[in-house]
Amino acid sequence: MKPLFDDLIDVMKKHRLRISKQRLKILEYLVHNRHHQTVDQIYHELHPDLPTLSKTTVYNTMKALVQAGIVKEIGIDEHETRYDITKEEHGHFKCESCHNVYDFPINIDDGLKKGGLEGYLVNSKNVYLKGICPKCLLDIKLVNTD
Amino acid sequence: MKPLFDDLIDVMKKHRLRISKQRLKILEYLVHNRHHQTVDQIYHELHPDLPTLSKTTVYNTMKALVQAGIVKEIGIDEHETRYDITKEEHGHFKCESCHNVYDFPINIDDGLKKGGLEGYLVNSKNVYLKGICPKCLLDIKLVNTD
DNA sequence: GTATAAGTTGTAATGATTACAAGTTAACTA
DNA sequence: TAGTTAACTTGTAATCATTACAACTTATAC
Repeated sequence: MKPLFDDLIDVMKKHRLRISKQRLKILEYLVHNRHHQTVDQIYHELHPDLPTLSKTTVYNTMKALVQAGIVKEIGIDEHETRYDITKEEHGHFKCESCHNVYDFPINIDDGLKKGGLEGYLVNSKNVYLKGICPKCLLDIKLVNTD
Repeated sequence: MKPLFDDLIDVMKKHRLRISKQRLKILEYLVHNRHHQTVDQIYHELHPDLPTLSKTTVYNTMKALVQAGIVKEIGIDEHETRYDITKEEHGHFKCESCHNVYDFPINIDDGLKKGGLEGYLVNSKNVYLKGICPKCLLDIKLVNTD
C-alpha cells in the first residue's frame, strides 16, 4: 500500500502544514525513492535541483512529516537517522558491507510471547536485523574462489 | 541465564583483554545492574568509587566488551547507546515517559515470514518497542481522575 | 624483576542534529 | 487581488555523544 503523492498532500494539509516548494520536492523524492535515505543524502540529491535548499530545512521537514505520521524514523544505525514512508508493517535489514537498508516482511506480534507486555501501552514497534545481503555475499564468494 | 562474573573474566582472557581495575569495576557494575545503562550513567555511578576513571576508558571498555561478545549494544534511542549483558533472546521496550528500558520475552523468528530473508546472512536481531510502561500509565490515570 | 604491548587519561576533534534570528512566503481575509 | 501574519526557510552558531590522539601507566609474559 504505497501512499500516493496527492493523498500525502492532503495529510499535510490536515495537519496544518504549509505546502512549500521545498516540502513538495522532498515529499516527491521520498515517494519515488523508497530506500530509507538519510537527511544528508536527501539534501545532496535535491540540492542541484533546488540550489537554495538548506540542510536545516530538510531536518525541519522530516520532523514535520514524522509528527504528521507521514514518515517514520528508522534508527537501525546509531550514527544516522533514516526515514520510511511505507505504511505496511515490515522489518529493516542493514547490510554491514554495502550499508544499504532493505525491507522484509514480518509480523511482530507473532513473536511476542504471551504476557510479556501485559499492562504496557505500545506506540511503536521496530525490528532491526544486521548482516550481509545476498549481493555482497556473492561478491565475497567470488573474491574467495580466486 | 545470567552470566557469572568469573565466567566473564575467562571470556575476557580468551579474547586477550587485560584485566585492569577499571575493567573489573565496570564489568562488576554491569553484572549487578542490568538496566541497560548508558556510558554516561556508568561513568557517573563508578566515578565516586574510582575517582581517576575517565569517560574515555568507559567507552574503550564497552567497545572491547562488545567485540569480545560479552555485551551487546542497544540502539533503541538515537541519542544514546545502551548495553546489554544478558544472553537470552529478548526485546527492549523504552518508556517514553520515564525513559527506562525494560526487557520482554520474544521469539523473533516466529514473526519472520517465510522467504522474506532468503539469501541474507543475519548476524544480529533487535526488536525495539516504545510506549508507556505500566507504572507511568498508572501515574497518568491518577492525575486525570482528580 | 624487566620489557613491552596494551590500557588509561585528558584534551581536542568530529559529525549529526538543534537553536536561533533575520528574511521570505503560503494562505487566509476583506 | 492586495494585505496581513504566522509559518517556513536559511545560514551560522551551539550542543552533545562519540572518537582520535599522545603521553603516561601497568598487566602480563619471559
